[in-house]
Amino acid sequence: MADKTPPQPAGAARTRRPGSTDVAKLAGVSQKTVSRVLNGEPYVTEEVRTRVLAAVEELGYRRNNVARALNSGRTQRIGLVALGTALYGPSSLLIALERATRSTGYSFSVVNTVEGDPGGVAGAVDHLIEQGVDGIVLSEPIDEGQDIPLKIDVPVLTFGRFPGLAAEPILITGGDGVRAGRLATEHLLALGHRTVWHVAGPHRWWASRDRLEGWRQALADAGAPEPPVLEGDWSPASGYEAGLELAKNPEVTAIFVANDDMSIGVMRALTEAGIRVPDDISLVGFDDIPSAAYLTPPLTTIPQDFDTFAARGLADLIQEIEAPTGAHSQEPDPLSLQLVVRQSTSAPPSTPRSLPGRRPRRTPKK
Amino acid sequence: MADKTPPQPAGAARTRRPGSTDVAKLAGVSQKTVSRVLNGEPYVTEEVRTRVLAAVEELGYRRNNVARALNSGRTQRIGLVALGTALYGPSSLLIALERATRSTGYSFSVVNTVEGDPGGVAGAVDHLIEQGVDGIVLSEPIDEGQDIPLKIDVPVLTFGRFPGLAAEPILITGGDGVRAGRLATEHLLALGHRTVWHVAGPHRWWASRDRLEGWRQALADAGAPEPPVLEGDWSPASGYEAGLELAKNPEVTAIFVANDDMSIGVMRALTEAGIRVPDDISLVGFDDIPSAAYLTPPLTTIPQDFDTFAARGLADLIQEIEAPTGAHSQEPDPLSLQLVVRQSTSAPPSTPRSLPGRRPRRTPKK
DNA sequence: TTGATCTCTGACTACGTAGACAACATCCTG
DNA sequence: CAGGATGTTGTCTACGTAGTCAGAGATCAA
Repeated sequence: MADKTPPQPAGAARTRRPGSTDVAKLAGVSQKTVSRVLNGEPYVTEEVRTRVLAAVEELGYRRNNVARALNSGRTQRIGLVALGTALYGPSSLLIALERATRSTGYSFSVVNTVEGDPGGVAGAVDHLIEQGVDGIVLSEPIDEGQDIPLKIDVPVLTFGRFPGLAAEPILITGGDGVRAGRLATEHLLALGHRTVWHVAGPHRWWASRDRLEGWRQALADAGAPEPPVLEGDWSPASGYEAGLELAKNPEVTAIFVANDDMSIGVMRALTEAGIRVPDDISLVGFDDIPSAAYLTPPLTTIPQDFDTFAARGLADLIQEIEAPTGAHSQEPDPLSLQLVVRQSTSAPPSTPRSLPGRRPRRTPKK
Repeated sequence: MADKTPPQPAGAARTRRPGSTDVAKLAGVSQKTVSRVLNGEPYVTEEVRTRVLAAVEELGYRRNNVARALNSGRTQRIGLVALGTALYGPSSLLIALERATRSTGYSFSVVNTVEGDPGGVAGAVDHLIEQGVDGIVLSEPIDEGQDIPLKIDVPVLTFGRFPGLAAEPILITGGDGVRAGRLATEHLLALGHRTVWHVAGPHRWWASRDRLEGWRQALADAGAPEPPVLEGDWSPASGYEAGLELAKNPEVTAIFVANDDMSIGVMRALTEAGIRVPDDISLVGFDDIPSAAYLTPPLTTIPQDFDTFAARGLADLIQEIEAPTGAHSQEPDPLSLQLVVRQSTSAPPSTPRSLPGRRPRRTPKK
């Protein structure tokens, strides 16, 4: 065992990190014993233990999880496939997931897919599997137009249903978007509105479809006519566009908007048209973004409990990783669904609005 | 070399993934040759190449980056230490970073620290290093009250200056918060306001301090008096609180708020007090969140170009990872800084407001 | 005393990949 | 046709950790 010192590169030589072997040498024990100490295994003398720990301290040793992972086949890492957007929902979910992960000893790798990139999800998943993640989270179910033919050999967690995903051990969590859509719509109908209009999110998102479906069901149940659906892209700008349309139509008295950001755009468009919220038109949003309570008027909306979803879903996922029980999917949790009533909803006006918006206002600069 | 089949566990046996050895066996070549094909190394016959690729396909082989990393000492992963918040700035930065990473072949691990947790950053960094990341990004510089005594042996990238961080190869990117603060303040002064009030972010954030400093400089340069600073926590709620205070003071005619979310809260408080924006009070925000253009009134603010910062910073980081050149920090980029003027700012009112807010309004529900 | 059990420690090895180097075939140059 | 350059493939090994098993010493019961 000759100690060979490989030729140091001339430049800034980043010294090799000490390994358990180095610690062992310094402590005068075998590498395996160091491993034992570090993993708290039994059958180590107190004296040896302290000697090893001292050596660890002296060398500034840090255990190498890469080698560990190679050996055990477990990386203790979970991969998250997200959409590269700063939208409130996805962002919050990411945060919540990370927070939920902290205590479990797992860490997180994030890969974003560009929306619209066909096969983007499959590519992202491939990437993660090559990285050796122990489980995968698909946070934003999107209909990519074709089934996702994934050869995934790790458990998968999705938020909300994800038809078209062909993966075996699959877990589902998240709120019941359909019920949420119903709740919002029923609230408006109960206030006396003849019907409720809907500004939906992108049709490719299953979350949009769920809320849309809930809205449909509520209208059908109430025997209310179903107006045409306007579709946005979650952004305030798209809400604004939809709002311009809706402002033209004097029949509109109530709108369920699929998220709060679009609601802001809708409100702006209505305001510019001289339409008052909620006096002329009532508005219900979705998400309960932090600023929802501070808009003018404060927005009635439906909060999503990301922390709960994340914690529950992650617990299931980790359970499945550590003790595979085969596919057991979980129904959305019907609890914790409620409307936060603020000031953007009221009974419909007694008289219909006059057609061309009076008091025209300035338009916002881009 | 007897083929030993280890005893399969009775339950759901997750079959071992094929390795390059299995591919080699199937293709009738050596493992090394498989490696060559996969890495596009020269000196492989076209015929062998196709045979290997066929075997790869047949077995559904995926390269194991863990083993690869162990061998090379490089994980091709970058660790991000973030704060567990869904704030627009940090979220956008995260997204931007991930987006910038995609093309580089690197992936991303995220660890959040709980704000206020002393040593949280150090702990997060330790965790990442154990995971074997090749570089670290500290996205939100916070003053933890004590220096961060990090033994980091990988390059570090921070967004904005990060005093108190003791790490060697350190890179800095991000916008010039001081100049941005000046810009906002000067805009308001130029409109004729006697002075400008400031609602700052948390003092622990260096970003807050930078904007604060810029505001101070602008006031000093103009010989304007420096009013007391109100401090929020970036949330609309905290902005609302600050707004309530400011609404009481008839001297206030212009406010620079350190982010758009707080601006929304401030605007709400002013509106409730019957104060008009911008007629009575002018407001400048920071960030240019997507809804800023759709508030009432549309908010004048300063966008942050996260994509550019992220791309530039990441490029530097990766450069430093792959070809260490020693510490070379970079000054914030003075370019790309501009005010988006919308409708929340105007000249000050000619007559001071009467003291007690007329037209009192309802308060928003929690 | 003998052996059985328990405690502690170390030697050896696998994990999957890629680098170093060797072996061999082929082709070219003079 | 010798000598060298070039192309193609394989063997062996390291990377850092933890699992397996064996061995040494101590303790205890029969």
